[in-house]
Amino acid sequence: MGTTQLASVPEPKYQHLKTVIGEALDSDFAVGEILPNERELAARFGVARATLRQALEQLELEGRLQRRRGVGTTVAPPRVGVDVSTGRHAWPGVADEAWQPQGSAADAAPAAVARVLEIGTDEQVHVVRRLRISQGQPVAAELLYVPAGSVPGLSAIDAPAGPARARAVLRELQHLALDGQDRSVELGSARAEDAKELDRLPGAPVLVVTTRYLSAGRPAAVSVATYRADTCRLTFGDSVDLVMAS
Amino acid sequence: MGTTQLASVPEPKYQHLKTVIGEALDSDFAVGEILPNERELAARFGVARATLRQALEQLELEGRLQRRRGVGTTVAPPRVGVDVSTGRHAWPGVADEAWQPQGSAADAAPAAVARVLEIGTDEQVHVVRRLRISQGQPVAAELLYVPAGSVPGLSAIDAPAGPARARAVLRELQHLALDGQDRSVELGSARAEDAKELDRLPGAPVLVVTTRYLSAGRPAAVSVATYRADTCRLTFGDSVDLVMAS
DNA sequence: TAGTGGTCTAGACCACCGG
DNA sequence: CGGTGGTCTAGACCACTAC
Repeated sequence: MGTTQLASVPEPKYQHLKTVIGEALDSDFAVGEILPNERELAARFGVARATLRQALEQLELEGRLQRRRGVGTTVAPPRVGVDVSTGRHAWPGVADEAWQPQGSAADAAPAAVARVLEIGTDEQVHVVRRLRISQGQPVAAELLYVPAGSVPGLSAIDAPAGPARARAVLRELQHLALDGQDRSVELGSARAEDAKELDRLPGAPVLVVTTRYLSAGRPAAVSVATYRADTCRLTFGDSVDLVMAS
Repeated sequence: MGTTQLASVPEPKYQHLKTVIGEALDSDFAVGEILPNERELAARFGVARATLRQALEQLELEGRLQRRRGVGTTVAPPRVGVDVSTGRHAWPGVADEAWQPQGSAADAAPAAVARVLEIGTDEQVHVVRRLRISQGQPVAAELLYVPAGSVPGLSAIDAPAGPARARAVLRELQHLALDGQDRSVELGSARAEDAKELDRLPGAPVLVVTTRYLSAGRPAAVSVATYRADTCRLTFGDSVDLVMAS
């Protein structure tokens, strides 16, 4: 039969779709514009909706699309550059316009946190919850863990578990000398609680920034900040205007 | 009718699965151990394979699982801490044990790169390709773009487009004074070319680290490094042993 | 060749948003 | 309420790996 092999390496359909749609986004659509719905698009490309969705998922992962249930799929604006360089964080500030204290409570340290803080799992930690707002949109949810033993003044705090209490804990932190800090970034998926505040579905991809604050040679606090991976670009230098298409 | 609302917020099945399997990984499996295959697992949990896969996908995204076609699904080791702090990078080194030069070629600058380098789209750039190895595994693929105008000596390089040429370009770079650099991290998906070198499928999630090197107040080079998001944790401090379960 | 994960289909129903 | 994206099913076939 001698069938000539036309496509020697048949690229998956969803990957080809991704390329085609991606190019269409560049040329035929404006930021914020609504795409045809998924059933319509799938029919137009002659594929099943699941296949079409696989392509859209990746484009959303890359920050090129934004999908909202009950609304539709829109063309996403370029990712927001969010400064996470040290110095700005220094100590977590009390009066930081970008970070909005949500509340605080005392609890036993989760195992993973206890390990990083080099304390026992049963030791008490103050947990401060903050939300980072950038350009009117929530971009990150943070949990700051401060061991009760880190700062003496902490035990005297008696504000109810709200923003006021959170601010009080942050204020106490300033009394400590900050030797240094180290930081790591990794990919994660949003816990239900964080997803809600970030206006995403649970499991949405997030960049987890873990910062350990050192005082007197020992970890004095740990911050776990989860940034929306779809809309954020973490920047570490002085140029927030650095833009790259992935 | 007064129907009592039993499950007010019915959690999606795949999310519950993820929790159940995740807990099983902690208690019943050792690192490297092979899980039952997907059809078996789906049957065991009484769900369709697609649903089971949705749970496995997220666990893989979080670095808890590793799936390889034709082989199976294994329990992943904790993520590797990869140091990307400034200073170690300084200039991209010629003799850096972690970074392995692959090759180099001259070409017109891609649009996105030209924008960051503040040059014209038609200007020539030297593209150096490197691979970062950590603990025997490739963890990152890098493209380093150096405008032909940045370093005079570049035009004299006549080595064939291989590792030797790459080293020559890197060597020339050392002649420039390095004023500073800025960096950003964002989520992306692996291009086919990078995926191959990272031993992943195209579209796999990666952390894209873009570094701009400044010399004489102008961008002298740009590096775009794509790190495997499933196996890597990018670290910026001096403590590589910082481990957090997401 | 047997068994694995990867892709794809053609449906169905659900949760959510807006008018 | 109608329309959107999100979840789920029960299949099928393909690409790859290891034996």
